Amino acid sequence: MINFSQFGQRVVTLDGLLNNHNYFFRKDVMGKKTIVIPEPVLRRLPLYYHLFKRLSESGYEKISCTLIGKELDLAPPQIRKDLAYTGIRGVPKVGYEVLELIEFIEQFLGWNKLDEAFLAGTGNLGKALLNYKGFDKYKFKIVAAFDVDPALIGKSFASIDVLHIDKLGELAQRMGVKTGIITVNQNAAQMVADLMVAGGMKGIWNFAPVNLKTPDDVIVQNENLVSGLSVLTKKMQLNNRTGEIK
Amino acid sequence: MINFSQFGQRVVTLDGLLNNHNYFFRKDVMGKKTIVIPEPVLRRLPLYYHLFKRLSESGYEKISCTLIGKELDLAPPQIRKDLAYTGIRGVPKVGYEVLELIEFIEQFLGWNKLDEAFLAGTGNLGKALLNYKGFDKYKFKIVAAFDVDPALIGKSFASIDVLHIDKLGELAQRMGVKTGIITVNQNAAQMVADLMVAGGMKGIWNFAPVNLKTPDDVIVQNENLVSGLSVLTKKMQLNNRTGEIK
DNA sequence: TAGATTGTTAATCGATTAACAATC
DNA sequence: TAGATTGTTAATCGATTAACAATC
Repeated sequence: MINFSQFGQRVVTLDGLLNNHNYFFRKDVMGKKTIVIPEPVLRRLPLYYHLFKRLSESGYEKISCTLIGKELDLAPPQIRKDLAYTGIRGVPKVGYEVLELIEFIEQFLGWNKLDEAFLAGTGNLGKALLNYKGFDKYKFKIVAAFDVDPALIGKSFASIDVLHIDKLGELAQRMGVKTGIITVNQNAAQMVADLMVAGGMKGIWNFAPVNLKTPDDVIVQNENLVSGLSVLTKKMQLNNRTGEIK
Repeated sequence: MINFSQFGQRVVTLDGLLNNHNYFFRKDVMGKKTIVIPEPVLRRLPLYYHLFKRLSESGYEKISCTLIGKELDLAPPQIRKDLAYTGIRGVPKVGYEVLELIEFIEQFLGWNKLDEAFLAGTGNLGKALLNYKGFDKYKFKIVAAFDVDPALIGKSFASIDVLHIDKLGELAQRMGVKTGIITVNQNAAQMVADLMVAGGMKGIWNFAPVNLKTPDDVIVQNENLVSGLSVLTKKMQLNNRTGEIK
């Protein structure tokens, strides 16, 4: 086993980094141990992280699932399972160490090493992401932006230069940038995705409301504000209506 | 039954608007018929909508679930169930009418009447949302912005004025604005939410990574870009690792 | 008509929740 | 120690998928 990292006296192995808890592993077709991390867990981990950061700043050193549950409106057993994915172990009757939780989540989500990305499409949404400072905390950095509009090429936003989209593929390859962000309109999205794939990119964060066709080894994460908005407005409607009809 | 709207010869009643399909209804405690729309369905409806819009622009008039499934990578029975929630009915062997689909989704999600909102917190993310033109299509409109920073108050972005947060509650009440957007930092988020609730707002679109405490009749929709990012980066890691370890 | 597609029920799958022994 | 909390298995719940009769 490979020594991957150390926290105090605990040795975290590569397996351990994936997970210390045997019940998460499943045998795949080849009889090999594999692990699949449920997406809901990955989505909740950042929420825990933010809470722990705030707790840590307020001087908290230990925290139990009961308390976390009160704060985030989650059931304690679910929290235990979620946190277990990071490989952390708590102490019965005591709980978890806040600093350790923070470290384990950072490690687990890869927030300990810089992740560089290209962004394609410097419209409103694109510019917003370029100007957004919040990504620093997660070692996520947009290093170049791309567009086709001559009026935008040559400009820069938040000191990130806008280049012509034709240069994306070659630059990605040369700089080894593996993550692409798509903020172009829906008609151009597939074309841009193709350029990214051709440039050897392995992950696409897609803000266009289209289902991108990509090879199996390219991960696509779709983001769509309108989905969230429609959940909100529909729930408000239904809330209202029950009041009206009764 | 109340006549709510008409599409051609079909009369859509209030019940029909909720749903035409009896198997979606469940008897609640009082023996009354109620319906709960699963959140995944609400999140997918906008994706269908965008596809239908594009199809309609390309001249398509009819579409089957088989085709929709190919385009969006979804299983046909799931698509049928999802669309059924809007109350639309298809024709066996033929499929659905694209224009009708568009109308039913707009109607179902309430995109046919203007929904006004206030935004609190004109930092990077807030400004991005103010400048974002995409909401027009869904009849969603930010009509005023709020902050505490004297340097920002009095300014305007995309011709939306920034006012002092103290005015939020009273204005919300006077203008009857029921939807609030929170783009302040995590420490101020709960305070702002309290102001919104006090102003009679019934829906909060929350971009701060905090679990807001609100009364039961206030809907909170949490939005967190970092959740999406962590799903993407973790999946990329795991993809990579299987390649490495083999 | 024959074949494709819908509407709807039943079966499956996966995530959440409940239960409880182990532990500090 | 006693009681609270963890780690882990089992039960439940809800969403997705499969199956198939009805239909144009």
